[in-house]
Amino acid sequence: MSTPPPADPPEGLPRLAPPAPRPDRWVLYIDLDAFYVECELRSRPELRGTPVIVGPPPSEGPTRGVVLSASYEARKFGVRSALPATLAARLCPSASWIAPDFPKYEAASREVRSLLHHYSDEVIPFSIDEAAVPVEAPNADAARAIAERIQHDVRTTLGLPASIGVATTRVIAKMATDLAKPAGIRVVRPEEVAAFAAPLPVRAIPGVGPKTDAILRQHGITTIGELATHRPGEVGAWLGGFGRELVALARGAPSDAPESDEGPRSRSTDRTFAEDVGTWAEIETAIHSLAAELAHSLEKEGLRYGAVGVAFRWSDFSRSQRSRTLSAAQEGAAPLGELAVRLGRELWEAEQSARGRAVRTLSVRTERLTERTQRQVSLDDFPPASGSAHSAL
DNA sequence: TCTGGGGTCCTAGGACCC
DNA sequence: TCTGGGGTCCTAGGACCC
Repeated sequence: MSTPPPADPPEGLPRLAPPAPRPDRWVLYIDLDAFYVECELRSRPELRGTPVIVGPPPSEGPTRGVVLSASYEARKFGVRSALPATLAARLCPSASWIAPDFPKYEAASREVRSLLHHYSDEVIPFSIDEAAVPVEAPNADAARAIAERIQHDVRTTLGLPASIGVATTRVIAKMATDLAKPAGIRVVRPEEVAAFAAPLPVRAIPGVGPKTDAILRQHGITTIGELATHRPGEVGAWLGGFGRELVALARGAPSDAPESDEGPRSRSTDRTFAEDVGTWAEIETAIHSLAAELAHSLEKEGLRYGAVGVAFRWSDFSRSQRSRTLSAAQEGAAPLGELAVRLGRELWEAEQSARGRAVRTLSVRTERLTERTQRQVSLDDFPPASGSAHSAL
């Protein structure tokens, strides 16, 4: 009664194609549209349909800050994320400005993730406003139906618009999402991947930024379809391992890198001075206060650090950094501040004997984070011996 | 126009060890 | 005399993402 298993190809013959992804496994990539703005509109519905910008309000004086999020009405004026706020104010004088409220956005992001858990055991967050959700569905139409339910659910129960890309790999699902914006759904079947990608600029591939784009352009490549006509080894020679992956993707066989381990790898905090700083005393003071801030937030997260780094952004916007690994994980502000000041001093003195640029932005970073699962044993862990002067107060 | 504040991953050279 | 080869850790820098 039992059917024989399908015959393997004879020894020595190459497989005709790489193993196909399981046809019932789909990835839904959810991207919340104009996320910070939409979070604000939940409590300011009267602003809906008007230009709204989340960022440092120009009414509070000149700033070196940038736009964090712009409503689609504001985008019509050329306003977009990362645009200097002063310029955005000039492009779109009628915009309503709202100062960012990150705890509010974090809370909304958690609401969305917990809703997504109704649809999949696995919710892979990629940023505050993006997450991938693997689901099982017998075919593309069934996968689309799940995406429609999620989109409807997020809008009606949380009041947030989302765009969703659907594919059998994460990277194609993400690229599909970008084309679905705003508030759309885009499905790419596995056999459509190469045709879907071919007309898109190489810049549409996650991980291809201005530098990679320029290198490819030098070789006459602007679209993903053109990329597909080159040999992996050729593109690999220009771009390393990443170049080979790009060709595989262009030919319809993207490889999804495994998700990184859970838990943060680093934590940092930085400060851009209102005006560039050229004295060590000012820098030292700022390093101490950043270190204290960072130590406090690590404490709240229950994390220890195994390495410390300091980075300067100079007045010409270039960066230098120095880091040091500790012999053992530490916690608290004192060791962090001490080492950060030492590293900062090294950077500063090297710069003084070289070019003498002033500091625009100062950043203090901790790396090699580990959970503080057990407390350091301290004297307080032992009850005072009777008659001891040690007081519990 | 003059560029924030977070993060992640990759590469490459030197130190060090066997 | 003529100096291997491999593995891992550390550090600095670069590119990219939201």
